[in-house]
Amino acid sequence: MTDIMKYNFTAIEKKWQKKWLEDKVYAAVNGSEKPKFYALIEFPYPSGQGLHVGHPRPYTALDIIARKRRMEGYNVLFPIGYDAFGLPTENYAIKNHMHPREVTETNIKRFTEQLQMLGYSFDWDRCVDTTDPEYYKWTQWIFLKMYEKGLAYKASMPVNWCTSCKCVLANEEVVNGVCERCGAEVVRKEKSQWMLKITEYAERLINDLDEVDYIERVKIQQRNWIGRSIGAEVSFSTTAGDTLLVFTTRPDTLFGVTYMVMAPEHALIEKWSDKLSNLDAVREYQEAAARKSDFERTELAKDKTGVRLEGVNAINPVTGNEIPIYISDYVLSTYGTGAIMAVPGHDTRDWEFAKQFGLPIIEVVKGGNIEQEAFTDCETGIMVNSGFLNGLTVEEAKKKITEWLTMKGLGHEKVNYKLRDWVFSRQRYWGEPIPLVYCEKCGWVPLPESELPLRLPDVKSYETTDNGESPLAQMSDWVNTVCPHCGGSARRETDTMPQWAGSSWYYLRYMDPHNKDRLVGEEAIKYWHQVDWYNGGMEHTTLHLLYSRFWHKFLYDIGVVPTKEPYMKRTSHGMILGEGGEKMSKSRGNVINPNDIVAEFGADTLRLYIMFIGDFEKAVPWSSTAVKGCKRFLDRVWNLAEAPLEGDGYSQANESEIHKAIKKVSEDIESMKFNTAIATLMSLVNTFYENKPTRGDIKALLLLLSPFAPHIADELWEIQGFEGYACVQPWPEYDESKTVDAEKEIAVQIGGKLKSTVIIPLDADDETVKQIACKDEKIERLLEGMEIVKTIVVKNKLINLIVKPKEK
RNA sequence: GCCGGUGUGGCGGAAUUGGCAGACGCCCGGGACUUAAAAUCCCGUGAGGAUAAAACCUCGUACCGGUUCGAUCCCGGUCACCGGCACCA
Repeated sequence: MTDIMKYNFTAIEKKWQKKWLEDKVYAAVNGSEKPKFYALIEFPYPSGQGLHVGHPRPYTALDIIARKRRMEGYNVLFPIGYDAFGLPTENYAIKNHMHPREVTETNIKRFTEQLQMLGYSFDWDRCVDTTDPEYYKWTQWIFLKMYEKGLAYKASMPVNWCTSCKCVLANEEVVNGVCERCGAEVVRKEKSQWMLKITEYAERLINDLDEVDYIERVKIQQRNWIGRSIGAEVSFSTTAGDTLLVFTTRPDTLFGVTYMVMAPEHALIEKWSDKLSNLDAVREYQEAAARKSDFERTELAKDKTGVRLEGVNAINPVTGNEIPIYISDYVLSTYGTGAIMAVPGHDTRDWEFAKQFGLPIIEVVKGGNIEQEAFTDCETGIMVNSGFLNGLTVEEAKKKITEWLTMKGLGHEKVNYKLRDWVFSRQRYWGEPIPLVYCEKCGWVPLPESELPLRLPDVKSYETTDNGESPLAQMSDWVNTVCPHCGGSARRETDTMPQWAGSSWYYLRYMDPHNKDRLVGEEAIKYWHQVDWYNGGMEHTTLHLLYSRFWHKFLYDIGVVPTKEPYMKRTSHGMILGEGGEKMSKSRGNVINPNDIVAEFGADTLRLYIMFIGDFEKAVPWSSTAVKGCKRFLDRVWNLAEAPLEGDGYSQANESEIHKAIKKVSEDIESMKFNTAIATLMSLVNTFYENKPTRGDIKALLLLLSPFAPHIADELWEIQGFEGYACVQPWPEYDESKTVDAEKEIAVQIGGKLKSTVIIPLDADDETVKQIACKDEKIERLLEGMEIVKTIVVKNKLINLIVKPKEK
């Protein structure tokens, strides 16, 4: 045989990609009789750089799962789309004097080619694009519904302003004081912004985590981000007459309150201005605090600063003592009530402040040494110096004091969250226009539904401005309009929505992407319900994932969707790093382009390698030599399938290994242990090299291989003369009884140390095992002059003999 | 500081969660085929000792200690790295 057919992956992959697409092999069917399965990956942002080698990791993983489900008889929805609004496209367009629309179209085309090149089983007929007016019509519609229900409001407040993007950012988009996207400095800026009341859903966003199957670290991160604290709100009367309201998680320490602190921005300060004898010093401190960026405020955290409000004191409600009030920037205006009761004995920050200003420190919980540091333990301490709370534990005291406060009308139990409302406006062009107009007479007026979508004006110039206004503000033709309410002249809102808007509901559109009347048809949502398995990056845990859960819950409340949660299961992949273990980046020059790998080794090899590379959940460095190992494996598969033995059943020599492999691969895919699934397939092929496989053996191998390397599987399937596509055949089944061998090799230990191995019949009883073990040559020798004092047998695994020298 | 995670050969990583540590792959070494090379196939490959060669012995899962017949796995402590939050009262 000189003319051995080579594994020509380039031709094979093109051939099958074309066939799959033409035959719509991967089309999901709405309303099918089959059980449904909805697998989702985070749709890409179509950047100018094209597909990165990081993209295929989650995509291939869920493609494998979707393919397996399809073979198991499910009606699978595995869709793809593009999250195409956003800054990088806009910046690129400005720089190259193009329109973002044009840039987006080019990028989407490129991404589509690249994704198709990798052989993903997406249903391409359901592709969505968030920048398509037919799509963003519904993004706007949801926003209007939120406005209608009072969940969208405009408020003037200090916001995060990225100095480079010239745009506000959500709290979630600020990382270590800099912009998460561009890394530029973020400063505080007072601006009027559209806000979404995500805080109204804080409780449900935490509680409903119990009902979903997310990996634990995602749940933990979301819980921490929402940051629920249970405590009490307490009113302190003041010598000025007003009451000062505070939030505390430690009402039990009320007897230990020796002073109060207000945030420099607190509204009462203004009210008290004529009572303050040191108003100049107060004003100076307020101004200094306002000038600091968030970053500076945390940087200078070590030394506490502040100014006493001379002229106004507060009164401790339990002791009746007059206590001083300070302003300090260690108290945040945005959390709780913007003021605190200070308990220096039992709060680290209060302790530091008290030391700095020479304020009294009283011990009210015994157990620590408050001379040296604040005692903050809530578990072990006992109440002291606390009147009617003395002798109680912290837990008991909390309960008792809260009851007392409630009874006296001085306070009540209160839950607080770290989560803030979502800053929803962006001063940029390339985003969904906010469909509201401002009328002098009527105020903010929503557009009627019939006027949606409100399209972005098609203009040439949309440069950002330094004054903090959206580029849309300069387009007077578009801005000036009439009020839908009174018909008078009105101005459109010129800010646009953030990138996270379109992605907050896209999974619903996939269910019914061409519906003209609703964002998703009733039949479609009733059939598909929600996403069964969603995989995405950890970096979206407190952004997209949280936002879309919020939107979904809102849509549930207004009756658009029947489920409380959008995603039943959430998993997350690790990053792919450069060869040196560093993050892949253009500046490091260690970026791997999937196109190059596909050209050199083929898509099947790339898919296999990316899944074989390591634990799916962990970050892993790329290795260009290791890719070859996967190519070699496929070559071995190819050569093996050339001329199998006759016979459509399993060969006797391979049967047991095949059943074991089916079991192992099936289970490993479910638990996303793709690396060991592939190792199993490699071992099976190695076995086939020892025992020549039949056509039936090959068939099983091809079916197991198909989700991982679908092109070669279909090609060899065809070459072997099997009918149809391998990728939609029934998933092979295994017979449990055939996965176990009749004989087992077990370990023989003496005193816990491995000394030999013996072969025993499967499930042999302890006595039999012992007899066989003792007859082993090596063991026999070692047992000479010894007495067995104890025998431990682990069924089918090992026997451990505990011995001591025989007494004469 | 708080929360979470990880630590296993030269490298990526396995180990049915308390039972033969290092599966599978990469790298490397040897052999077969070849005029030669590549490709392919076969063999070896944790460290140290022992041996003509084996058999064999000792050590070994970041470090120290504990529980156990037996620990990569459980418990206590230490160190290192990664991720998230960070004056949230």
